[in-house]
Amino acid sequence: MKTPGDTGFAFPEWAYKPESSPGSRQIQLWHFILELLRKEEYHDVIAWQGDYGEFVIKDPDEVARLWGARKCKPQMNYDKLSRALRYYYNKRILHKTKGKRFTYKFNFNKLVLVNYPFIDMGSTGSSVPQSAPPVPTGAGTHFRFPPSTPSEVLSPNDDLRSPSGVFSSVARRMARGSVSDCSDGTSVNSEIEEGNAGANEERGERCVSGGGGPGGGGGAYRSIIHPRLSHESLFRMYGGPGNPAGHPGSCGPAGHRIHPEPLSPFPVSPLPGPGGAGLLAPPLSPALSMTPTSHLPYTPSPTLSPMIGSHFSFNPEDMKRYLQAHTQSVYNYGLSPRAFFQYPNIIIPQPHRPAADKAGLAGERGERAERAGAAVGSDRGERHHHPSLAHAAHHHPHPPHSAHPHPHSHPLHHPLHLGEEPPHMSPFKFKLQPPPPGRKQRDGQSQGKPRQSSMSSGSGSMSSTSGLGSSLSFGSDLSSASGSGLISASSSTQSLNSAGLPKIKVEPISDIESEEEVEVTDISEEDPDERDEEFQHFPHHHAKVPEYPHRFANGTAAANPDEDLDEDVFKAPAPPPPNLTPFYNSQQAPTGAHRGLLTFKSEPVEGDSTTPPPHTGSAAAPQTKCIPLKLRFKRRWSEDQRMEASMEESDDKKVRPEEERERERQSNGQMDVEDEDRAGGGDGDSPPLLAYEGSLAAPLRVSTELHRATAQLSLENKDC
DNA sequence: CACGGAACTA
DNA sequence: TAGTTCCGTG
Repeated sequence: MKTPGDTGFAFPEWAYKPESSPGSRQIQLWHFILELLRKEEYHDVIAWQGDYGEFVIKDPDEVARLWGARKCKPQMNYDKLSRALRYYYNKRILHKTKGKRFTYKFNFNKLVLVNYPFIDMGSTGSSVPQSAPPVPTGAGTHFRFPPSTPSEVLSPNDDLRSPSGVFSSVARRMARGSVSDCSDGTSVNSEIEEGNAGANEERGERCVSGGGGPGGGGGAYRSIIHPRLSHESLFRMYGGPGNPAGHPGSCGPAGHRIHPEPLSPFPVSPLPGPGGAGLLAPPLSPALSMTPTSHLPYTPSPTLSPMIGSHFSFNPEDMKRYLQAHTQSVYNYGLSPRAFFQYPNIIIPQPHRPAADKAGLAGERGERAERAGAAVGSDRGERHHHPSLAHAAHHHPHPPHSAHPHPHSHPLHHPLHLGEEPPHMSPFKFKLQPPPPGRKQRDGQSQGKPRQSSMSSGSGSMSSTSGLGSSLSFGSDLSSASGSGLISASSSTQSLNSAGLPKIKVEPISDIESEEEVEVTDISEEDPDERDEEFQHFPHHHAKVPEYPHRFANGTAAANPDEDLDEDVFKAPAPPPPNLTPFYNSQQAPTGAHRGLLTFKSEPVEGDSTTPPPHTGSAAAPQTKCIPLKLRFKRRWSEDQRMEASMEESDDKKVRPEEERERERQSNGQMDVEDEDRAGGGDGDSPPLLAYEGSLAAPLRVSTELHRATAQLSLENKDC
């Protein structure tokens, strides 16, 4: 095996799964890039550099040559290769770091999906933590997702609460035997992972033999993960590995070569060495990090990037949690249920967090969070020129991601507690934005707009939100997901998405700004890539919706819709607001003073309120400050419910999409939040309604729903 | 250098 | 589908 030194890099396994590259029998370029990146031998040619996930092609010709060799395309050159890379922009796998030559940045969110297509993110969900995780500039150590035990993985708050029907679909599929996640990607594996297997001659020339021992390639990855945690386990859990035998890797020896590469977005954690504790890879995979991906390199919000300090093992549980958390975050953010359209599979959106756990968690979490937050905050603050942010940090450094692994709440251990959610104040604003017009359309409108320039112009107002500019968006990766056929159920959803689900952008409300101002603006327009940048300049209240002429070009029509979603992911900056977990509060709340306390509760389509409302959450401390908001929400909520009722008939998501869109369109202008409620309708599983705790009683009913949903969820999970 | 359309390929 | 090739544009 390689010595740690050889390979360098610590690339998260989840991101780099040989199995990945769904759909294509051959290695994909991004995969190849990662491969090179993780090998020290090629550090002169290509290496991590700059921002998290950013890499620089130091020797374009050489990279092209290597790529050409790999693909048997002797004529390959950087021009061509770069064209291929540009296609990734649309796919959200990569984006270009503007202003830096030969510099690109990975969007690991996407990669996760690619790697784990079986994970149904609600078809749309692509909300894996964004692109590259922060590099350990030193901060690396701060974040660790150490939880060595699964239980630790996510704090209950995060995961449990989040609705994660995500897996359910998978499970179902598995049951049917329809999906084998890895099946398609298998070939790829062989190429990469089995470099030693002799699968690649080309590579052999350099890659494998390159410097270190040959098996390094596969070995390295494998090594990172603990066998137990390896994705295989996932398969097992979900019904079966796509290619069980195929991956010795997962079972592979632990040749950990984790050598922290400073630039690597995935620094290996200093903590658990490969050997000892290291064996247990931290349950949280980077992917799992709650961090919403922030596009902003320096997102105000501290994302906990699991990447740092973790081995990146990936396991189903983690992923699940991650997803849940993600979903949950929606609730936490107070996003309207509509957001869940995208998560058809998500049954239970409620936050569930056992009170008991809370207490326990609070302690630990606090510590970690703090650390992480602090680290992040400082780090980011520096990098980003966000004085405001930094400033904000002062109140609470970025909230670590909700995904934070939390030792306490072990989801498994806890029955779901719905409705327990303590009220959260939300420091964020929610903006829903309409989907971006098709590129062509845009072109028609505004042709010559230079993308970049547009951005900048748009951002003019960004001055400073309170510090965390975060946006939550749910992207969907159709491409990946669809490829695996995961989405059957969600397909309908997709259509919705494509239709243009509004994207939800969550911005922190500056302290100064009134809490009352909860705005929901549609940001769908924003260009994903652009948006990232945009975020950097996050505008205050209103989303500035710069028109980004974007490049959706490549995308097939179908792709576009997804992309929109993806965009979110890509850009989605902010980690879940501190609110998510009460635990975090201390550190996180962007505006320490006000945190929105919102609790989202899901409401069953039927609207029956039979289930007893969990007494939990609302109890939490409501805040008076937000009253206006509350009222507003309340009002909307009511309205939504009404609407919902009407809508219920059409449980079918599939059917709905159109209608939904229509409604949205109509209502868009006027309603900020209202629209969203309907969204919950989804497949009727549980259209989540949100209620702000502060907003009174309304939530109860929802909570019941949540309960139900939760129960359901748990059942589903069991299946897995 | 970067972008992205278009045609083409495997 | 995932590029590859070519090419015009900025």
